[in-house]
Amino acid sequence: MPELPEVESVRLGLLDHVLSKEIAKAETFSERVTRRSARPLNTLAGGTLKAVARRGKFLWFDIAEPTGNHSPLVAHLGMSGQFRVNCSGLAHIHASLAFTDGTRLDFIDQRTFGYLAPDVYVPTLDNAAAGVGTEMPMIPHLVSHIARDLLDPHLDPVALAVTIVSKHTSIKKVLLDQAVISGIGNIYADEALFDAGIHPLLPANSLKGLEVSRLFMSATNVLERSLDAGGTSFDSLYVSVNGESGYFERSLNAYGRTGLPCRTCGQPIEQITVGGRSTHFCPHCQRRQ
DNA sequence: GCTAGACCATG
DNA sequence: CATGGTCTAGC
Repeated sequence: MPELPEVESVRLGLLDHVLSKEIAKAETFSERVTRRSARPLNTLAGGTLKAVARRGKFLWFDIAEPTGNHSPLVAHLGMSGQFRVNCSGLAHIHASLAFTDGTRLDFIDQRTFGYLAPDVYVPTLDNAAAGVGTEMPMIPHLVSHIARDLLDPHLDPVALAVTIVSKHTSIKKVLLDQAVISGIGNIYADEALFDAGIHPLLPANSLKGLEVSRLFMSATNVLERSLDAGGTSFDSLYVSVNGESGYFERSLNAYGRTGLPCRTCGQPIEQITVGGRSTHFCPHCQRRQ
């Protein structure tokens, strides 16, 4: 379940393996992997990979075509997507980019929620760089509806706070809304709310300014801590993150700890459903109201 | 504008 | 049969 920290680890790993390489051949082995794309992957042949950028959980490769035009190749890992270099014989390889230097980048995805999509650039709304890893104020069309994430230097925290407080739904749902704030998935949403001491069912529009800034701080810390951990456990042989393994090494305080004692107060962690998602919280440290 | 369903493979 | 991220369709 790659969320922002995992996707950023993948981006950093990809830099070593694909930067300034030229695509000799791009092929797909299942139609589904390019379902979000208007054109087939093999149209990328001849392009050179100039950058690997990220916003939230979305990645894109900036590709310079032989004509000099730049266009993005968008990649979303879904729940189980991985990139690997020169992997052969593994199951669930849905696509691969072969480079002129003889190396190959393979896209593997067991649950097939992920995808690759050659796309077009559109200008960013604020004319600032589109995300981490790029200076271009241009964003792939498929990513243009995704909000900036908490680790984006061009995030406007005041505007974000205003948006959050305008929502008439639970704060947990708002945290998961990628059009409001990106990069946070079910696991880090629970962790951020626990850290901030905020009940997941609290209406977003009932939060005080102080609570919103505390939540920003908590969520940012949770993402950064995880990014540090992911960076160290990252295996550079594979440009990938094993979707599940990383979480076992991380110290989770709420997610998946149903019935276990809260690490702060000892009360059992409760599990409820919010917006169809399993939600874990401490009934004492995260009081309603 | 917000919610519920669809899409998948695995345990 | 629940899970999880995102898009789509519905109210």
